[in-house]
Amino acid sequence: MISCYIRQNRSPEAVALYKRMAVEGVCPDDFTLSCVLKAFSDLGLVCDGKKAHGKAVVLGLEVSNVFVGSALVDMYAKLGQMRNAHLVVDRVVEKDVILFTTLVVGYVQNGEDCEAMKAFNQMIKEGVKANEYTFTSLLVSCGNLKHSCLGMLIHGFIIKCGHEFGVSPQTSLLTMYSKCGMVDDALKVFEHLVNPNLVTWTSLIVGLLQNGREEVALSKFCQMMRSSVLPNCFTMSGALVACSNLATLDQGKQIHTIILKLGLHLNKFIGAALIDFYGRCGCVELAKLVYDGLFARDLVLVNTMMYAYAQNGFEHKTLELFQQMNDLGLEPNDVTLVSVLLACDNAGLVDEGRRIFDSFFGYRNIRITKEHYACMVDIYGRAGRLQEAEALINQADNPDIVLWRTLLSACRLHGDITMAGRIFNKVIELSPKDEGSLVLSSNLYASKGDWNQVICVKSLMRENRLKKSPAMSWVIIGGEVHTFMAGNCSQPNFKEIDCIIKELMKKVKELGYVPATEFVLQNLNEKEKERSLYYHSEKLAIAFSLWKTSGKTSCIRIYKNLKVCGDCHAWIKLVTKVVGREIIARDTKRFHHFKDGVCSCKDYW
DNA sequence: ATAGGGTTAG
Repeated sequence: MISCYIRQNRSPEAVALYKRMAVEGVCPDDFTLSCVLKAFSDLGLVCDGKKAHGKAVVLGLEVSNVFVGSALVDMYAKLGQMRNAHLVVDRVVEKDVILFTTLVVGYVQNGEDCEAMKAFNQMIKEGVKANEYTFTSLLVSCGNLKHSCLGMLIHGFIIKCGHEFGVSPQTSLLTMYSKCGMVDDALKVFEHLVNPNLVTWTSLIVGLLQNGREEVALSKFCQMMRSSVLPNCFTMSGALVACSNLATLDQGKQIHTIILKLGLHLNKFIGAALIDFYGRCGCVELAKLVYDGLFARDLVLVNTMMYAYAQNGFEHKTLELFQQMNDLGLEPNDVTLVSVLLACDNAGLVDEGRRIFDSFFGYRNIRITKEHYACMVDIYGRAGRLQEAEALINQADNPDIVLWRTLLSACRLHGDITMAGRIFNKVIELSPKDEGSLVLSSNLYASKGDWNQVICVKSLMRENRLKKSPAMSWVIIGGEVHTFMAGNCSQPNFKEIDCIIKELMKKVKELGYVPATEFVLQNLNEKEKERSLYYHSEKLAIAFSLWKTSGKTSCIRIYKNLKVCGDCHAWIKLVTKVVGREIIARDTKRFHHFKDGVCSCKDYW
């Protein structure tokens, strides 16, 4: 009866029945114990579990019966008590492969990967042969430790032992390879599999995401949907992450539809992924809609919503949620601080940001990381308080290249060539091939007209074979991605685009637009500079979208791989007035929502 | 004749 309850996941009833045995004077035996122990770990009943362990000791079953021993090890592992689990293993007289595997699995699931390897070693030393279960679990640790050597060794074992077609070990292999960054090997493992199951497909999709292969991940997702395997929460959150990273709104909405059809929308992992996705696509309203539809308010959901607000120009909403956390009974964590600091950064709330930053040192369970320092440096830097930014970096222990580069970008923004020179030397010392820093310096000198220094930096880049990534904008229309690069007159439809730009130029000039030639960082005369601004990639993308979607009222979304330039920013604001449409631009760091001549960033970015 | 232990995903 107890075993039936366990098999049907009815642990409370199993425990109740077990307790009734004692009352009625029936003594449990090895079958009873090996079965019921699972219920204790399932319900987190540490005391009852230990009492049952005591009973096993009294009956002599702890050492003599490997079934009871394994069940005890599993129980302690699931309760997070690996010390007790290992002690039981050592006491069992006739150890077998399941006993050791349970121990290995326990260490793996408690994140103690090195201990898992040691347990495996102990097993081999005691002459117990591993089987596919053991390999399957051990491979997880190989992946976590990025120990591809051992992983490949186990791959060999698996082939030798004839488990080549077992789905679980193959899935673990696949995961191991993708965690070790060997995503092509992961794909190879997958191609050889005859019957991939749900876990296999999901592992593959997630593995591809972790290696920056979003497009392949999505095509595998479609392939899976066409096969007879039904996706679950794990799969769907993976598919959403792919769309988030690519910021492909339409595709993500399709995924959202599938989620609704499958009834998975109330799951909190899915919820968080949806909020994040809509946030990263610039749709705060939709993110909020998902958020409001979820009953459980856990920390991750609130953090995600806060981040969605912070990157979309609703900084006060982020701070509002931060205030509310206390009332919701939630303790902020390190991720909360990132969102709050980003909000302060985008809103220019320097002192507020510093006050909160300092207050987080008071929380004992939060680790202040370099990422937080980088946010704070950016807050000072963008506000022009460069001295304080530098002081803060010196306060961090072991400041890394990211912190210095952040300060350097502030120097560039505020034209502080003196400080930039000093920081530049530090950066070169730390990491001489940091492309970002070199580009920043080159642009700063160019903006000051110091062409000798520009040549200096550029030749340094050439020596190191570094190339500035060219500015690019793209739009997605009807599921197709259209990419634009500045000044490219030879692209398809250039005539139509040019025509629209000229028309727009005339109208925005009437509204007071003056080409801001100081944003052109090439050594050209005024006329040439103006022409160069004319064909910036964001302008081409917007003109193209207007041409392709003329007559429609929906907003235009453009994406950029760099920050929007100051001239284009002013230009786009006026264009929204001229055409009466909303334009949303995503750059590397945040969104700009342009509407009726103003931008959500309030011109601070 | 009837009962018991361990795998893979965010």
